[in-house]
Order: sequence, then structure tokens, then C-alpha cells
Amino acid sequence: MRISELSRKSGVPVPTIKYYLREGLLPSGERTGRNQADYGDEHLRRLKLVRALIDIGGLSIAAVGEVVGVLENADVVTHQVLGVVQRSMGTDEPPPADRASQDEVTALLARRGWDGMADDPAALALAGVVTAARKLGHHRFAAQLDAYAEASAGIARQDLDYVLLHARVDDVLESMVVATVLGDAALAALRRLAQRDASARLLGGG
Amino acid sequence: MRISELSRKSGVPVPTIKYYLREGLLPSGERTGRNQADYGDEHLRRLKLVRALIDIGGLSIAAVGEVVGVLENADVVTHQVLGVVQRSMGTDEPPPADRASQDEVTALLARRGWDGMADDPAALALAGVVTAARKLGHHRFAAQLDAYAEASAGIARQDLDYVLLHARVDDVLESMVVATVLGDAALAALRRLAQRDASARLLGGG
DNA sequence: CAGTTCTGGATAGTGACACTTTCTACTATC
DNA sequence: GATAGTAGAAAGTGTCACTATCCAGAACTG
Repeated sequence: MRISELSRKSGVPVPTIKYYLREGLLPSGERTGRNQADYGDEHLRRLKLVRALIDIGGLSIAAVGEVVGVLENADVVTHQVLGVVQRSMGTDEPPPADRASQDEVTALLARRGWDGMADDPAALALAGVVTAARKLGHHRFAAQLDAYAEASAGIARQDLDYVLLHARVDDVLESMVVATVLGDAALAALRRLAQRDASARLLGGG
Repeated sequence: MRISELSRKSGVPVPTIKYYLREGLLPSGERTGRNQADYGDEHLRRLKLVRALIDIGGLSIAAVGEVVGVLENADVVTHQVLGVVQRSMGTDEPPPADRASQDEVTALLARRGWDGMADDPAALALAGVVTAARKLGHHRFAAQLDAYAEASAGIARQDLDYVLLHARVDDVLESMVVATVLGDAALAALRRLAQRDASARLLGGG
């Protein structure tokens, strides 16, 4: 198919597709002439993935570039893909954390048996969140986190089951990306709904 | 205190504080002369909250403005604050959802007894996520959501308990904001850690 | 009390980001 | 043969969150 058909099927404007091609988010089509190229279903599929990462996951163009770079390197160890996706989703610089918060996070990780993850970007980000809470006078915030961690562990088990059960071998990587990014968005939405429900029950609906 | 001291204590540059004042994120100091004003602890506290909403919660300046607007309107019903905060955290326009996805979300809400929330922005966002998953060929994604919802409900109960137990009466609203925004960030970080742990256990660490 | 620093307020400028627009030379199609 | 579409390059656009500059006046400093 040609670029206009790719545009029509995906809903992405032609100039934007050209932009994604320039940025390496989409591989070039097969050249069939000096100014003609042919795109296939894999381009359409990739384009949809790119838009989902941007629109649903809120990833930047550069972050999407990293993710698709990993997807195209078939020799990357499966387990490593998760790290790249997760790094792409977080902020580049985790918020600064003080020692007390770091210690609280370290203790939490130890309680769960998640040792050796203390220098993971997510752990640093978590310590930054705890620090921010303390600065706002919420010193008991960290005590909440065990419950959060318990819930997260259950969800993570689900995510892995989903990927291993439903994905064909040749797109385990893509499934992990989808489960991570869309799962994040879905969880955030469900948390809002659950909060509203709990709040309505306790404080009275309005 | 004067603006330079407010800047020093908060770590926010003076020009940025002026900018926040202009945008209404921070109330003006008490004027003590033609070009002098006095700021108090409540300004420092508010400034820290604003930075937490921006840095940790990722809210835009406009969204922070809405949130602090609600915080300053003491006559707003407590239960409504949550709605404003949640709206500020999501995207303005939820992603488009097809009917099948909407039906799946409606069924999920019914199973949980969360009726009447079908037109909540979070429910629309969730339907949009399901639609995106379907477009990517992940039709079984919605089946995951019951587990997500169960976990979310547990967390929401925790959040409410936290606010009601630890907050003084005069800052229940601020505590709800903090619990919502920082809780979101903490949950996201813990989810990443839990995923890595689960992935390492199942696929072998690397 | 002269000189430097700081202040609130207004206006203009900056850099990053994600596109859009415009252009050119060529190709496909009616 | 006229019209529309195409690849690729370069320049432009709008938004966002600051950041810089200016000004008249106030405040500390020696």
C-alpha cells in the first residue's frame, strides 16, 4: 500500500507518518521507484503501536524510538525489554530523595524480598515520592506503601500470565510493551473509579 | 518573609515564583509598601504543594491552577474535590472508544457494583484503552481488568483510611490531593518493581 | 546619605517538543 | 496531457513552562 492508504487506515496524517519515518519510529517502505515506496501490514501494525504508546502511554517521540529500537533487535534478551519500556515511561531524572526516604524504600523492598532492586530507577522514583510527601508534612505516607506493593505484586503476576498465555512466540516482546503501557493507563483509570466509589460510600455521594 | 527567602526555602527560583503568582498558583503576599510584600508559611507550604503536583504528579500549570482554586474554595463539598483533582490528572480528551469496548467497561463496572459511573471521564479513558488494545490485536486485554479493579478497590480503601485517619480537619482537602497524586506516582513505581520481580522469577534474571 | 541590592509588576524572549507547511522533482492515474 | 499523489528536505507553527530584561521605587550597607 502507499502512504495515503496507510494514513487512511491508521488515521494518522501523511505528514505525520513522514515525520515518524524520519525519526525512525517506522521503518521505511520498500522502494519501488525514485519517489515511490510500498508499505505492508507490518507498517500499519507498527504505526498503531506507535500511536498507542504516544496517546495512551504518553511516551515522547524519543522514548517511542527507544522502544521500537529494542523491538527490532530480536537478539535482545526478553527480560531486558521490560527495563527499556519502563525507563521510557518514567521521567529521565528521578526526583531527589533524602536518606530517610531511601531507607524506608529499602526496608519496604526487603520486606517483600525484592532485594537488589534498590538502584532501579523505579525505586529511586519511589524514594523521591516519599521525600515529596515528607516535605508536605505527610510522614506516614510511606506506611501506605506495603499495601500498594501487595496489590502491585498481584497485578504483576496477572500481567505476566497474560503475556505468556496469549502472545504468540514472535510477538512476546510487543505484548510485554502493550501490557506494560496499556496496563498502566488502565490501572490509573480504575484507581480513579475505585477512589470515587470509596469516597462516595464514606462521605456521601454528590 | 520576602520573595528571596521563599525562594531559598523552597528551592524554586524567584522568577518562577513570580510566574506562579501571575498564574494564580500562589496567592499574593500581604502588601507592605508600593513594591514590597510579605509571605508566610502558608505560601511556602502552597509552593511545595504546587511543585509536588508538577514534578511528581506531572500536572500542567493550568491543572494545578484548577486544583488550588478548589482548595481555596472552602465551601466546595469535600467529595467534589476528588473529581477536580482526578480531572486535572487525566488528559482533557479521553481517547476515542468503540462500542464494544464501552460495553466491556460497562459490564465491568456492573460486576463491581460501580453503577452510574459509566460517564465518568475515567470510565471513558478506560474504554479508550480497551479500544487501543483491540486495535493492536489484544482482544483479551479487557479480561485482565477485573483483577486490576479488585486491586484498585483495595488501594482506594487504604487511601481513604489514610486521609481520614491522618489529616487534620482543616486540611482534609489537601491530604486528598496529596494521597491521590503521590499515590498514583508511588503505585506506578511499585508496579514497575513488581513487574521486574515477577519477570525475573519467571524468565530468569539478567 | 550615597551606593548597591532587592522588590513587585510588566513585557518580551527562550528552548524543547510534536508536529505542519512548503518546496522540488518526479510518478501514477484518469 | 492534466491532475493528483509521492519521497525527501527544509523551514515554519503553536504550545508550554519557564527565563530574562526593564522599570520605579524600597531596603539594607558602610
